[in-house]
Amino acid sequence: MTQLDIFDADPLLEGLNPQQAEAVSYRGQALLIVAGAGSGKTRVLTHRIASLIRSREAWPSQVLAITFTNKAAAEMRERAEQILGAATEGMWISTFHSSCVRILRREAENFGFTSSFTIYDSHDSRTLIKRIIKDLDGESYGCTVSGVANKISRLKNELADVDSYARNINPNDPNEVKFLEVFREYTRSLQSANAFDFDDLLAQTVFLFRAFPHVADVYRKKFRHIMVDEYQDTNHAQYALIHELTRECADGTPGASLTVVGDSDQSIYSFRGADIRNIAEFERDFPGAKVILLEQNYRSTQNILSAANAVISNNFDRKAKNLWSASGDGAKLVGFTGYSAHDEAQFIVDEISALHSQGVGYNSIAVFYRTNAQTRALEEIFIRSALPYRLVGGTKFYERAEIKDVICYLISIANPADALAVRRILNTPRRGIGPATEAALQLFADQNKVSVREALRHVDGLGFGPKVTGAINSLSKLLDEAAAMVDSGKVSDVLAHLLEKTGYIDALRATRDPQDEARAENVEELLAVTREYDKNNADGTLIDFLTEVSLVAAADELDDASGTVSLMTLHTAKGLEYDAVFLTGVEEELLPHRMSAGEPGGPAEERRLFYVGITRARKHLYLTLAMSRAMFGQTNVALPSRYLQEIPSELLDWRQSPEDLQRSSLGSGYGSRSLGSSSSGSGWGSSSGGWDSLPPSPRPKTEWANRVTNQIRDNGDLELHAGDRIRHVDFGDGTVTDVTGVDTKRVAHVRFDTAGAKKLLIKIAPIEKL
DNA sequence: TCATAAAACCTTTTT
DNA sequence: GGTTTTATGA
Repeated sequence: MTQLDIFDADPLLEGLNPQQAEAVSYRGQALLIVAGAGSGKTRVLTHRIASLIRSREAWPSQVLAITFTNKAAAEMRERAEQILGAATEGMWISTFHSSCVRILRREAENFGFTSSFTIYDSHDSRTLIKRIIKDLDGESYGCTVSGVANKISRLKNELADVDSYARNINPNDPNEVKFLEVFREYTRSLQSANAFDFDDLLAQTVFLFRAFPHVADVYRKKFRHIMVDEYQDTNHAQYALIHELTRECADGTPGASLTVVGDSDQSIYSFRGADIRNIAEFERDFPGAKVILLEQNYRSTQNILSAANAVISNNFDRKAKNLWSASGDGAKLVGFTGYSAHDEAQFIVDEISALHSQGVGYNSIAVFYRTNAQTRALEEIFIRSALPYRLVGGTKFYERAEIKDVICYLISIANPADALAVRRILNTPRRGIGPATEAALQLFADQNKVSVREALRHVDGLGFGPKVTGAINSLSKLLDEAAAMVDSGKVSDVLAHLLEKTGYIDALRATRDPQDEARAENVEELLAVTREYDKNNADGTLIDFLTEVSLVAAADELDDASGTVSLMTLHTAKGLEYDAVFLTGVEEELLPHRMSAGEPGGPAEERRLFYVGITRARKHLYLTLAMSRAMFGQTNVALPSRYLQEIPSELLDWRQSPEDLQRSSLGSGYGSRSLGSSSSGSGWGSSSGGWDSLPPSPRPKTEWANRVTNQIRDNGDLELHAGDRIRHVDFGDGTVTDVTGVDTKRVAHVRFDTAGAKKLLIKIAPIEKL
């Protein structure tokens, strides 16, 4: 049989294009699949796995597939099951972090941890770092919580531990010495709490493999076929982990085969240590590696792809790649400029309603934004319009204080060494144990080299008052009771017992704060979650439950059948796709975000983020912005994003362009204001390119900058007072009800005769006093 | 110790 | 605008 015959005969290759088919069939040590957005990489990966199993080249247990989110893992497992049925059992399909937890739980005893270790999220890490900085007087040496947290995270991602870092510091710089001291104490605290932070999960697994080659060999022999998705967003620790796993064993067993999939144009996590070089230098790292390019896009219309290609081509340090589609031009992109974020949101809501009446389901529509703060205006309008929506990510359920409180009870039982958890529940709900008592308990624990949990048992001799002593004793007794239930009982039983005995929910309901009722409901929701967990995981342990809770990602919460519009950040949107996408806040300072301007590679990464957003859309893509945006409760003038003019004008249909607003604001001299496609020849969307490569300042403003910035309507110091009558270009006549703010930030609250109540920025609103 | 009030920070993006 | 830290008094 020739190779072609095999292709023809294999149903797994049916319907695949030649590149995809080759990516499924290629056999070799190392394979890099450069997969453009929407090029069917998940399909290729699952078919590749299926092909390995079907041909008996691998047992399911020999496959390790790493995805970016738990949801992507579940989806891949599901798709593989559709092909292979039960044969997927025993495969490891999960995220880097989940895989590492699984390995660490098995091997923790090798290096001073126990299998019941807890996982600290970034919030927990910060709490601990804050405490340490305070104890060691780090403030006097320039240690800030976020500074230290970021630095430690960066070091761990680079696989530096305390001792290796200590060798490289300048011992004469007191600030560096103090940071080292904090870092050392942080590491010590984690160890004594039997806890790992997020970065540890990766780094400690690498350390484990390096320190115990025979342990590493166990996993090297087990995993013969390793696949890594979203490889462009791996950091150094993840890269090193893959290297360790694909290494040759001590007994000469050859390294596993490695397949990575990625697209450097979609690398958007460098702030988290992702190193684009991992994918750029793959061929050098794995000599003899095969590279396959997938450029045909099966997701979007050609118009959307052309816009995406035009935008990303402005990043100069990339390998040329052109996505193409066979599915026709499709609709033009739609642009809209609102007066305010609320105006922008109103357009989105109206447009979604229109789409919905045309038969587009709510769950195939998504709204993206750069920062979480943008959700406020969107939510207000969505609620007012009774449009079903869901925030993906947002303030996450498991990060709410009341949920963390309750989780810490469970942690205190599962991992009594965890001082952070025990100290959190000491006085929640209130039982009269204050900071002084807490500190005394910690001191006793430190002096006697026991855990805080253990200190609670020896409280009688510590000289606390009878009330405090009694409270601690009963808490300790309760924890013992609950711990006794863990082995036999279900997670929900343990939690129910704890909630009942602590009266946590009742304490919430007893307060006058109206939000506490919602908090009580959240806790009840958590109880429901544990019941659900018990039902679905007959032999799931408390530790397993806590692990799952620690590692949920924003995109994991997505419910495909929810029938709601999804709202999420551009980062969360990666890997997802929708029929209709609204990309909001396409403004300077927001997209690209102002914080990115100073960072090396920042502007290019922002452009990739915009590119990721564009390529999520199948059929309809809307780009929206606002002329003014509230930030920190203050309203500021916003400028259109530079990216807008990187999109060829013939692809973009402005319902209301920034110029339309200027023109109407100025009121005369620019001809009549026309809705519809008004931007032709205006410079909007015409490609002038090369922003990142502009020299520092000689040509500070290009065409549009002049047009827009210099033509912002300026009403000067127009005086308005409650009771004044005004006329607005769009909203007609109305009465001013109130004026707030000062100076250029003055806002008029106006009740329009026909358009209802609006807030307008007096300085720039297209209004005149009657 | 705790409740309320004033004040100070804040916003990138997240496993 | 909203959260979180600090000040103040009961």
